[in-house]
Amino acid sequence: MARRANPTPSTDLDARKATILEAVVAEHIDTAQPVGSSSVASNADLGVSPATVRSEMVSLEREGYLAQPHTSAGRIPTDKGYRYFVDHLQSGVLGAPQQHQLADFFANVRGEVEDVLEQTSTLLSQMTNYTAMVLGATHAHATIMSAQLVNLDAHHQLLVAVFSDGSVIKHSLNPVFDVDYETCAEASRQLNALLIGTTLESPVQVPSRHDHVAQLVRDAVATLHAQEPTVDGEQVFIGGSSRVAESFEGVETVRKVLSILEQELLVVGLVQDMLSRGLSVAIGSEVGYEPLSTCAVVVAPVTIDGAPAGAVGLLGPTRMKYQEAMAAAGAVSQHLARHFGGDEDHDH
Amino acid sequence: MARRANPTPSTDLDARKATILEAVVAEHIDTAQPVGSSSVASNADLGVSPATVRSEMVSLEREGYLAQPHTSAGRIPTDKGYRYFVDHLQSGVLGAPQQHQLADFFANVRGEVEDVLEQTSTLLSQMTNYTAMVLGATHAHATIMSAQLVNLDAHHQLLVAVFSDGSVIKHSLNPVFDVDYETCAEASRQLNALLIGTTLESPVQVPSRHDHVAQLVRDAVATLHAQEPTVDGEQVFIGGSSRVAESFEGVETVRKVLSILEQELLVVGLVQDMLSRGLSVAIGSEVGYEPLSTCAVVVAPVTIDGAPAGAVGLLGPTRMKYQEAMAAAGAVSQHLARHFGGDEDHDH
DNA sequence: GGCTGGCACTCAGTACAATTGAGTGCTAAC
DNA sequence: GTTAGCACTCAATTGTACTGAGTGCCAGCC
Repeated sequence: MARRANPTPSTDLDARKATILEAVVAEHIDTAQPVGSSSVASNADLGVSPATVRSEMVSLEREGYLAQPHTSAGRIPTDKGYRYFVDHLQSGVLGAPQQHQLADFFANVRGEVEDVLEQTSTLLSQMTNYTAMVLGATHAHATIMSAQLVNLDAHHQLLVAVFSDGSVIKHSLNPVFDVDYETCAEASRQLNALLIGTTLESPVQVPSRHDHVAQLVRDAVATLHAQEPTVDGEQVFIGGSSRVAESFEGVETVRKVLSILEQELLVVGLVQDMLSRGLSVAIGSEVGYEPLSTCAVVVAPVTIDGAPAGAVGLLGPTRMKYQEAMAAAGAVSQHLARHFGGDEDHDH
Repeated sequence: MARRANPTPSTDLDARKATILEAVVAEHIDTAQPVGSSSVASNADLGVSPATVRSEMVSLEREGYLAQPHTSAGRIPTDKGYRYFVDHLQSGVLGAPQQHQLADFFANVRGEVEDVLEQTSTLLSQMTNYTAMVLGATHAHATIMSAQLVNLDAHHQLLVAVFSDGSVIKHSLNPVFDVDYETCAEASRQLNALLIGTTLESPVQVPSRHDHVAQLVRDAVATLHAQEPTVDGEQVFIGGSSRVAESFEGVETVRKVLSILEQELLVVGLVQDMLSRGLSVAIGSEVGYEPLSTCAVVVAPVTIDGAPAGAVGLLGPTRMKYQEAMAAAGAVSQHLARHFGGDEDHDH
């Protein structure tokens, strides 16, 4: 199934060139070494001599699909070469043992959403040997089931909101005036009446009075609604960041990649950006962050009832095993969707 | 201030040997190279020739403080050598710019406890160039300010408990029987009456009736109390894991260390173990995990009103800058204690 | 007795040349 | 259009010699 969402639509190559390109990419992914004409000639079974392959490779290099580290070496794929390869990849299927592993995991996993996502990221990383990213759904569309104001002391209140998807937000308020137990309880009561059943996106009619209760309520609602526009609502779980050390050579690259992974907002942005561009694979420069120019990222959205509910992703070197990675990410995203979506038959 | 809590009390060395050992350690920390007799003779100002230094070094090597990578190289410290060095280190003071940075940070930081701790870990890591660990307090001693049961649907309830320290725990219940709104609300009311003002350690008199409300209440209390014994209550924030790539050479080491850092429970265990052994520095094998045998860990407890409230730590190579690291960890732990402890004059 | 200068010795690291071999580009013949 | 043949390139490997930092030991000195 050719996926054709690439930004620079690669002019289609004739059959032989395509075969050669794919052979080069496949072998380089496997061996991490430059690939020579002779091994292509023998492995890819076009009945053709190395010399012929060579002249085709020259042409592939001219067109920007391949590159040569130095004159007397084989070819390695460029980002464009990988892109062609990925676009013309038929989607693979997950190996049976991995399918079992997945099924097992989701059959037995318990606990809060966060824990499940966290563990999923570890699992996905173990399955693929790449670093895994799991984005939790934003609660933009979940309705509020409870909103409560807890009086910690005279000028510290904690706003705790519970959503229909089981997520909980807390936020502290520090009003300038003193708040006694009664005021807080009354504000809490009003908040509940005001917010239950709404989403973070619904407009809410806040009281315009000037008493302390009304001020508290206004403050709480504002805090809550202010939360959404920032990407803050998204949770990211990163599993197997130690894989970075295996995937890349050169301390400096490892450091750069790790330090990107530390910035969770950046990771969220990256994945969401890919999703919004309709990309399921970003290769090298396509990723959009210079320090990640030797990386490839595979993402798969998680969709529940047609609505986006998160995503899973994998980060590896450009010479990553795309087929496996895409299969794994896809399978995990489906399992997640089923796990959290068809929650009706949840504990069978 | 000699710190003498080391497990194998090092027999004291005579003044000259001590000076030499310290010079070797200091220089090796600085240069990462084996240190030769001549540079010690010229840098440490004991008016003595390299030859004399050499014979002392032989004896230091015999006693296990130094080691030689190969015959014709200088000496590097063993774990025991570092231990002696650390034990005889006078506690340093933080540099003025760093003190300012810290003061600035804590003067301006806002937001939830978790956010502050998270940011603190990043800050500490930036200050030292090592990986920082910040352990959040357990809420074992905080009293419950609110306990609420939210009815997500007929057999999914969410237990949300708010503690006096502003932390929130959530946990889902999946009773086998159907729960309607009223039952849930009643259980919630009873829970509140039962739990408010208690800590997770206080015994609680649960209702022994057999109706659904009582069952829910029992279930909720059990879930809540079951939580503590696991280290689950501790939160860890790890900042600057990318520093690992700089601190160690050898991909394999980097991978091992990173994969340890991924296991948060393990990190918590490690730090708490050190604290309980009264250690503020663990060197190499003292750390207690084989994969960390080339690491050193510096910890400083955070104490609020005399009670342990968390800890901060730094992880680096055995040749880490102990004085700086200890000073930074100490300063940060004190700032944290002041920030969360003397909360009275909080927003000045 | 402790310190030191002198000396022979060791050995990682470096530098350099020679060799190897994988792989290329080109061309002439099929 | 394909291919065999060939000269060429150049990273990687091997071998050799050299350097120099550092050692251990010892005889003489204070």
